[in-house]
Amino acid sequence: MKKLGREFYSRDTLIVAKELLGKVLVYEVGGQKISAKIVETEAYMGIEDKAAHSYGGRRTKRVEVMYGAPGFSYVFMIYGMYFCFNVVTREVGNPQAVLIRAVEPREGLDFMAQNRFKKPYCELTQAQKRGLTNGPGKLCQAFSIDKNLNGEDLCGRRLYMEEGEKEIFNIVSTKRVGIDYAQEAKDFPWRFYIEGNKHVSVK
DNA sequence: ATTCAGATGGACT
DNA sequence: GTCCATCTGAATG
Repeated sequence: MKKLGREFYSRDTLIVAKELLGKVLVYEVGGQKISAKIVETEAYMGIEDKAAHSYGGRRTKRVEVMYGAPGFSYVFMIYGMYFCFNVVTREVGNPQAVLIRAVEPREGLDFMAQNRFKKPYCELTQAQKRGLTNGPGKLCQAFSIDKNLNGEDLCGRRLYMEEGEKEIFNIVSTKRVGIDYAQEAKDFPWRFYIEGNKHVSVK
């Protein structure tokens, strides 16, 4: 499958967030290929978006990568124990990104199951299989994505996105999750997911 | 089914 | 010191 190039990520963040649905996230570790279909995303619109870490032009060590080139990863720690994985969008100096909120496991099921539940995939309960990667913290744990992968070039060969199968689906737009502090921005319909998909975090 | 507290650490004021 | 772009397990209806 074809790897997504820099030009894919340099576009309007809302478009990238929607078009990432159905694409495949790939992580190559230890000679094996871990992959999963993206089923849920959120757009963070930068300077003007009260929910974004870069709101108002805030430029700290943490968000610095958002100001850089598109197609790089922005990974941050949340609540002291989880990580969230984002893809930087737009041109240099315009700090926007797409949060990957949920994926549907494809390859490397045992790798993911070990990371999440310390068990091979075949020993998981149905609930555990469903809960493997249906949330931003969960998918990072499953993929073992942490701060070491912050600033990673997604046009490289370690962590990247590729085209999925051709597939028809409806996209649902709703308000973003976990940003009640963001005043009027908390209700903007900038969360997107594949209608009917079982691995979406919240319906 | 829904609600709730607790975990836990770094970024920020 | 306070606030999180979260998740889990336990308690409750």
